[in-house]
Amino acid sequence: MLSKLPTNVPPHLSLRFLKIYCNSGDLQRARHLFDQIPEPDLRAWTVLISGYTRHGLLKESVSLYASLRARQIAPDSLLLLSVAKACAALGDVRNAKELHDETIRFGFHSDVALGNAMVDMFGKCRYVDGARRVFNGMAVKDVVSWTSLCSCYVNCGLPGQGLAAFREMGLNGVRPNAVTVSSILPACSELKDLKLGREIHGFVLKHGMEENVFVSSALVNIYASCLSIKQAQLVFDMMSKRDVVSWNVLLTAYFSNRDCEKGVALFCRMRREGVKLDGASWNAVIGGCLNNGQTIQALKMLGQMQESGIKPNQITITSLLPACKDLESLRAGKEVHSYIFRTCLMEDLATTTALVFMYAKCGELELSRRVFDMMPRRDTVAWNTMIIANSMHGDGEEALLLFRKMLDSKVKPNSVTFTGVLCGCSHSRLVDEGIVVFDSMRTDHSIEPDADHYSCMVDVLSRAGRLVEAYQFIQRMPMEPAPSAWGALLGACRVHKNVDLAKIAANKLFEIEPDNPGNYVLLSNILVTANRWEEASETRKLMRDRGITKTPGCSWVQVRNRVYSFVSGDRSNERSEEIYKFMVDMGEKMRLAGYVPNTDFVLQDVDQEEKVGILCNHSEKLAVAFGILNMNGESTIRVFKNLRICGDCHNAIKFMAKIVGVQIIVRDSLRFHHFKNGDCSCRDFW
DNA sequence: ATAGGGTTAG
Repeated sequence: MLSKLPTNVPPHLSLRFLKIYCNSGDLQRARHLFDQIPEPDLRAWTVLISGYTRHGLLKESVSLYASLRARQIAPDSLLLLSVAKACAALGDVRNAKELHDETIRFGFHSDVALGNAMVDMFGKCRYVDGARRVFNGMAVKDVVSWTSLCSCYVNCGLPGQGLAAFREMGLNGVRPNAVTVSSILPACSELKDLKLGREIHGFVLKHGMEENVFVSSALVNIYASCLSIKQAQLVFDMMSKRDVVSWNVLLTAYFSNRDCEKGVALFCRMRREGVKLDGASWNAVIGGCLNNGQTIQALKMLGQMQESGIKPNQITITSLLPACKDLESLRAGKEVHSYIFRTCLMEDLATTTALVFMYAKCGELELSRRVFDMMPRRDTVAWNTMIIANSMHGDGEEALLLFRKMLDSKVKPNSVTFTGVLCGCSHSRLVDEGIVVFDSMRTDHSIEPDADHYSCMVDVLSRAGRLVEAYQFIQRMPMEPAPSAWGALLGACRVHKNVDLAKIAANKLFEIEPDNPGNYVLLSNILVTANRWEEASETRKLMRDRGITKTPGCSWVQVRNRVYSFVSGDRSNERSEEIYKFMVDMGEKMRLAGYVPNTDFVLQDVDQEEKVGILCNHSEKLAVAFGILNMNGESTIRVFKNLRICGDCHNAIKFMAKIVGVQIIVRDSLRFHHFKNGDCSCRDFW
């Protein structure tokens, strides 16, 4: 290939050829020619560098600029503009700062175009303060300067400040253009500021901007997110020309409106009408189906996407991964992991974060940690995810440790961080630590605790048995307590056997979430354990009268790529005979090892012997037994249960894990339990 | 020189 390059372009034509090669995207040829020019002048450098920038070879562009400077050549504003674009697209703030220094060094501080490019560049590097500082320092500001500032705020997740800058712009007598409008409308969508959106719509019509496809697509979007899909559709139908983005806006609107069928129908229409679909169209339909529970349809679309020659990108993957959350998806999740690895998507923060969470949800905390440790960079969401993962698995100490490391590495915590840390504290009996963290929210981090944080604190106190304190804490809350606050108290009343507080909490829950069967069942169980049969049956009656039925307990276990489910007393499995025989043998070994059945967990009013029998029927025990019977060299058995694990089962599984010499991981409705060597990771504190 | 759509944590 290289041998065919014209090696003898006459010197007076080399610049012209350089331009031709750069414009056609043949940078290799351009570079080859450039290297043959004995003393390339500034024009030649500029042509090559902007060629690199334009074709996305950003690092080359920046490093080429460095070699130009190493030769003591002074840049002009045109060249700096091109490098600024490269720095903006790279998003690396260090490069950006260095380039900004260069513009000062070479005396371009009053160049409006370059100033605008600096604002834009810092904005794209998410360096908001830098962008504002450059903007403030500009002696002359035009509509582009203001627009760049607005989009900096909007794209850095500060829509409020974006709107403020937009208003400031108006006060300064600068009239927005179509670019300004399309930059600021997303902020209106995000803040649900329909009033301003409508004003802008009026302005658009008055100035004939509705022909601009960027503007009208942004209008469709704001109507979809603030008003209704119907209004959005109306604006869409009025558009004189549409491109793929306009269609994608509407497509996304249908799915976020939970109308999966219409979304898919619109997607089919797009294909029929020959809209040139791009990756975002596919991502919208795949993500939309997944978010509406249509996993099969989503996978079908994923296949078609690949057939059509568009590769799943980091966004496809990050919307796909959260769907891998149960036993049967771990294998799929691992496949996605290897795809990410093969296609070099490990660099992407959102993707790796989703991967970390996927493993945690599938019960693989160790894999989750390994991915997290390999991340080159971690933002707030990444740290939060790892903290939450450990909390879910009941490792509050690790969650706290991660929280401290997060603060040490200067990543700012947000309100989710505290929900995660406090949840970890509650599962690991870290009461004093929890209180310190909760208090630090206001004092050290200026984050006002919300109802969820208060619920976590109720959980911290009540799990530790400090029920009265927890109750007082609820009463002192500055907002209406969420069901989770009373739920935490009620759950702990069962463990710590406090009937009076249980009744208070349950009655509150019967008011605020009357349709949740769990509350009735829990109170009834507490009353049965306290031998208050009459009150227990009253609770059952209340439940019946309200037409609420108990959610049946169900457990799942995976054996050789198939998931088997069990309900209490299940005999539908083809190996049921064996399972029950195994339970009898195992029961014998367990008793020898010191296991005593705890019939407090049997709620039927039957004699002792029958109670022991009923305990053996629990779905989680059956699932574990089936898992053990089918072991084939694995060291871990994973069982998921839809409700909370039963206390007797929790004890029994500890014995089973020890006797068989295997690790058993059970995910119940609240968290993960890791049983190993006769102990559970929750240290019986659940 | 500036622009619209698809993504991750509770």
